[in-house]
Amino acid sequence: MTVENPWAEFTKQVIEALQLSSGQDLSQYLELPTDSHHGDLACTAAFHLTQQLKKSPAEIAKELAVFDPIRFPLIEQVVAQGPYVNFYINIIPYRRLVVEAIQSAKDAFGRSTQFAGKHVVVEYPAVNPNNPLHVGHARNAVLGDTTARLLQTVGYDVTRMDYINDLGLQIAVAYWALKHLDASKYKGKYDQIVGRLYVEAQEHYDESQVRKYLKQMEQGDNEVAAEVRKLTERVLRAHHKTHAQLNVHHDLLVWESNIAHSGLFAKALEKIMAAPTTSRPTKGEKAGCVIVDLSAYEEFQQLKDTDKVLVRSDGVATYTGKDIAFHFWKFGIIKDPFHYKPFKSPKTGDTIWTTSNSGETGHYHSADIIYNVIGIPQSQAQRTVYLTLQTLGYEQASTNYYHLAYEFVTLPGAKFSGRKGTWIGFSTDDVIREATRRARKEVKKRNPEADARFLRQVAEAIGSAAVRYALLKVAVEKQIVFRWEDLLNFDGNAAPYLMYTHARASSILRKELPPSKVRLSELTNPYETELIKLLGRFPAIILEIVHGIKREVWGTRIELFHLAEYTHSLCVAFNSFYNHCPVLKADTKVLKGARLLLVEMCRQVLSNALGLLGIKPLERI
RNA sequence: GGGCCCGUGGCCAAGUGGAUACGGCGACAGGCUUCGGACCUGUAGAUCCGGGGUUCAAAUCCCUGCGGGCCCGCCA
Repeated sequence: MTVENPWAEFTKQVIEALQLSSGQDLSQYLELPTDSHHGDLACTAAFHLTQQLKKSPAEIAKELAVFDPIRFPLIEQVVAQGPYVNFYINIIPYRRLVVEAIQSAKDAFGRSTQFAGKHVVVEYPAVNPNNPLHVGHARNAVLGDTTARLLQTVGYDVTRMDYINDLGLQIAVAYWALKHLDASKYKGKYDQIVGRLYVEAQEHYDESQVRKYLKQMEQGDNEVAAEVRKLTERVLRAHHKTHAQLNVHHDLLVWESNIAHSGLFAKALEKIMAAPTTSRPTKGEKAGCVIVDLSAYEEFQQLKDTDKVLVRSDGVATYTGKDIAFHFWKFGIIKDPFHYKPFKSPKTGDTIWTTSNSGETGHYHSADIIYNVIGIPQSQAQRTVYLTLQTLGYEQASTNYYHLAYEFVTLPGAKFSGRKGTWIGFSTDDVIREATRRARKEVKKRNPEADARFLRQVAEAIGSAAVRYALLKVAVEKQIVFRWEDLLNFDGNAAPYLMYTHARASSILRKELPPSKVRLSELTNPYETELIKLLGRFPAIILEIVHGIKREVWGTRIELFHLAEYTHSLCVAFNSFYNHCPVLKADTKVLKGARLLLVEMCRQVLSNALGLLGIKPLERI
């Protein structure tokens, strides 16, 4: 039988061997050794069993370091090194497992069905449709898109959602600017033009006029509302050009204006009022408001006021109130009230559906789990939403609501501001353009004969991948200070290096493919062994990231950079192998065959890993 | 006033109880009669922000101080 996850198989045998030697489950004490001399998997249980067994750690380690090689063929040896118990993988059966797993699964190597049957909604990047994406938005989009890819890989049914806030003051101002300012002086993409106009409008927009527009937008079903929808859709299409370059995709767009006119909030309010923790005081500071009492939660007790307003005294819902209603819909607590239309996005190539004031119904089925990709600065607001869901009695929804948090990207000494226009020159488009320009020079240098089409396509793929990877390889809770040199460095731990490695492997395979019969026993040197071990870990890496998704007080952490790190180390190992082990000119024909197979497997796994990272694996760059 | 995130070689940045602190950039020295040099091999470079504490064991946990970023509205 072919195994899907070779590393898990080895780990299982180690855990069982320890179970036999100790009589207990010691899996929690397993860790990867820092040094390969210490084996492939280490157990530190001996430290913790001293009390229980009244022996020294070294003695215990010695007793733990026994196993039956017949029963556990994947373990070559177990060595007690001081207090540590080190397990060494038996490469002979293991490489057989790895080869079979990759050869049978191919593009699907790394996939599993462990989480099948659950519907997950991932929402990102919710950029206001009156600005282009700046680099911080790109971080959001890239995290969301990669998370969606990862969750799909482990079997979830994933909906990639975007929320479009087309009703805010900022949209009314942008609309005013379009009506009253000269748009022709700005060139380029529509979101760039609107973004510039919006910055310009800050100084002299007519407030009463903008208020009137806002009122009409909120009422809907009038010319202003229709024109604003046109404006925001056009901006959104411009966003999708940027998304396409970043390889970011969506399935469903939800518009604030459609929510506003759907009757969703009225239904939500009934449910909100039915809860014992909500009320509408008749006197005091919050007379006439709908409030929820959050005093049961310790962190709110510190605040001046533990009552959170969900509906203002003038009858308008607050942001939190609206968010509660929105999530009632997402979780299916309220029946889907929306109409849907296809939203053509030739740029990303996706079949996207969008909410609309007319059209079909039933294009959404309720979610089991929600991931909202939102910045860490919003963590208290997000916590308020899911804790409110809990006090209202929707335990399940609250538990399955995850604020996928990340720190912002800033400029040296400044932050991104749509209003102030600090993004100008640092929009995602600008950054990708510069990276692409740089990539084009490099590609041309290496492919002097190549035609313009090849140059453009490859340069664009590399440039945008460089940006995407740079945003992905840093832990989410770390603030990123934007520096050109970080994004434009194409050496080392950067997307171009990974893509180059893939092209190198492809180049060998273009010249010759591995034979149908290969003698795996030829693969014995440390370069080859290291590669085989890394290849076998890929499915486990994916599952570790998904299992590691963890809610913290500041938000939910996902360690996507582990995937980046894995991919980088696979490339390092491959390039080292490449430089030390001739493939096509190997000493013997059987060795050549075996190495060709190894190259093919590396190319396959690298391709799968790059795909998860949202990077197109190219055969030539 | 309360709360959150970050602080690791010149720069960026993993590691969040366990072995000699993983890498990348930059620096320095090597490697193409060899499959793509966006490569490889090696060297130098670390008071893990400071001070206490807990532990057999602390970059990691606790207390405290410092520095940087951020949040605490019937706003969005």
